[in-house]
Amino acid sequence: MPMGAVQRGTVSMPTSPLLGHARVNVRQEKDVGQGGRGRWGVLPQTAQGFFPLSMPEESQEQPQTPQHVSLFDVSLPPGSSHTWLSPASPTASGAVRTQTTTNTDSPTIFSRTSNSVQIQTSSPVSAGAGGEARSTRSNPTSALALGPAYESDDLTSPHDQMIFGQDRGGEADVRDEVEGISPGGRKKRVQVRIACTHCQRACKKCSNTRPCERCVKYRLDDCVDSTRKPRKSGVKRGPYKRRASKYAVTGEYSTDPRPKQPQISVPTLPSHQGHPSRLQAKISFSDIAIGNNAQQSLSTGIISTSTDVSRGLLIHSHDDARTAPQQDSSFADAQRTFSHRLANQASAHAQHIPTYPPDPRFNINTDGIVNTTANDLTQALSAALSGPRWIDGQRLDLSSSSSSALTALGGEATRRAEKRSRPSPLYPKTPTGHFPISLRGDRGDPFSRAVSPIRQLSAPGTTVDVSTNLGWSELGKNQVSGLGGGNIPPSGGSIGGGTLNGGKMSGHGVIILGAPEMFNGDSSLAAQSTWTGTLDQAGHVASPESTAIVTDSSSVQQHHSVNLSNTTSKALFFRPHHNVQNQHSTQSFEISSKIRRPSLRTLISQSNGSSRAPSPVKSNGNNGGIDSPTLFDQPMNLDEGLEMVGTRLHSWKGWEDSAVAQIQEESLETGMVGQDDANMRDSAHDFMDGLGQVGMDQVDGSAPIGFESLMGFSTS
DNA sequence: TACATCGGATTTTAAAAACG
DNA sequence: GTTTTTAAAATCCGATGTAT
Ligand SMILES: [Zn+2]
Ligand SMILES: [Zn+2]
Repeated sequence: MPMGAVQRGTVSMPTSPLLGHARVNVRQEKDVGQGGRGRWGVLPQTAQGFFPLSMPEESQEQPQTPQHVSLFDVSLPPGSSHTWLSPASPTASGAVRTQTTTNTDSPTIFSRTSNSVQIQTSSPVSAGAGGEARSTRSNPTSALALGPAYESDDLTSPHDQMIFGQDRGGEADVRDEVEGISPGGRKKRVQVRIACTHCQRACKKCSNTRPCERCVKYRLDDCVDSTRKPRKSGVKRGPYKRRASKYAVTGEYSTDPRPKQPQISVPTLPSHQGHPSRLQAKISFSDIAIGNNAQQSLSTGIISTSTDVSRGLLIHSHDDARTAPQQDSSFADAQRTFSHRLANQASAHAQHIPTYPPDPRFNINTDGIVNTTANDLTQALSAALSGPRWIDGQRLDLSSSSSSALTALGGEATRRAEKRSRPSPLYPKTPTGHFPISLRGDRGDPFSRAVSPIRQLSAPGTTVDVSTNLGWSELGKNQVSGLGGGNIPPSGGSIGGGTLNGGKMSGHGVIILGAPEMFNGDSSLAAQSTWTGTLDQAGHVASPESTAIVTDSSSVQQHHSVNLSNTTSKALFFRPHHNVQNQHSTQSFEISSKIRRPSLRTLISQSNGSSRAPSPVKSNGNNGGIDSPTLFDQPMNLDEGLEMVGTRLHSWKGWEDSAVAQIQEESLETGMVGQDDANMRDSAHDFMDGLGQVGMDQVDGSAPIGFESLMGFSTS
């Protein structure tokens, strides 16, 4: 919407093949009744549809260069002449006359005299004194009857013309080459780069002059350029149609001795832009026996050839870049004809057509190892959640419910849509059905198992406020066993019987504790309510060898903080309002008493990239470092109930059968489509909530810790 | 008939993706 | 860094309403 203008009409055109196709169908009906503003292929049905009543100056001074130059482009031999029949002017009662000269009573005409097209304009039919040139309302029916006229057998309808062009080896629609003239015989609409504010508001044609023509005409002041709203950025789009690469897969040489019919990747009928005659075909030859003449004709015709690309044959045709996968029966017929002829000219060999949509891309190093970063995964997931979906090679637009888009068409459109769902060699079926494993972090999600909920709470050197973050710490000299072992003050005995009510011990220097309740009711601990360690005036640990245990927060609150820098001990665990055993440490960890798996989605979520504790890293044990508290180095035993996942993947029925509607329904059901990310929660978020740390600042007052650092991703 | 308004077709433009 | 693909944003056609 132009800034400052009222929104109305189309906001954006869907480029989904499905939707595009649907809309064409719908409009075709409408156009019959209302007169033609259809796309190419739908013939303009009013005189104006073909012949603009006035020729805007821009069209003369800055002709539009066609964006896509067709291989079909062929110059018309000098001497040949083309004349289009002009529709009668609306006042001429439907009489049809051949226009070859300027006629003041006629609208614009196009005539071809040599290999160029001359565009002649004449005075608008009803351009009375003043007023913008606009149509007299014409009778749609008679307008339809007029339609586009082509001279004798030179051209038939645009549609046939396309087929013709192929059959004739590339003699394409010459008009297509003429700048600004569309295949339907209609002049390409020319727009100014930016309209003035007046014209913009009025939705009327502006000019490049200032004041613009319209403002001059209506004596409007302050004719100034409007401003364009900056396009929003950061919107992920998902994979693009893979473009033809020089190194594109040109088919490994087939070892299959059986002769194969060459397969043409089916060019498609343009849905809304472009033109059939822009169909292009590229063929690579090498060991294909083909006569010089044939090659010659091919290379000068519709097909560009080369002989150096590959063994085997690649027939890779594609239409205008903007067209989308669609099929039309008559067009498909033409394609079959086309491919058949090619088949007769060149014995076919192996060919390979890259699949579409493209496969995910990965960074693959020289060892063939796939490097997938968290960012890669994030992007992939983002695209999967918000980007377009591909169903059997059809790109579905999520912004408008694809399933309803299908059903809303009704009748003919639906039938066509169903027809299109036929499998094609280019567009493999999309497997459907319930995916046999969960990716949501719950039971059955194998991915989430790689990460421990234990996290490093803060980076070395940070100062932790003990007064509000009490907890346990432990000197890690010995393998902790039951929190006894002489390491635990005050008595060196066990605490809570050594098992800490579900707390766990592991590795040197790491203390993992369970719920705070573990000390409740433990008389021996409760008695130790005084701090026996030494803190300096600032609350820092002054006596590294001291140990202390406190069983309630009040006894510790007088000590403000523990400086974790420049110490050599192994670990510190603390948790708000829990008991603390203070220990100088360079590392600190915390763990939930309840271990839950984060979902894959959480694992790959984007971090804010700052103020994160570094990811835990497993040391080699020789440098005095501390082993990662993650479970990466632990055996990945499948949970009970997960053992069969692998088997289920292989035997998944969905690989075989397919039902587009089903997968659509399922994706809607599971909320994996179109759901606001911010509202998606999973077990990992709950887990963090349980810790009381989610969304909160770190205990040292720095920015919140991202899930990524918690989960072991370090993107720095 | 002039012109305001509207729906939406068509074009332009630039961000994202692909490529080299 | 360059090219191509996409889709947001803009232009403005042509139908329609309405005041004159
Ligand atoms: Zn203007
Ligand atoms: Zn102006």
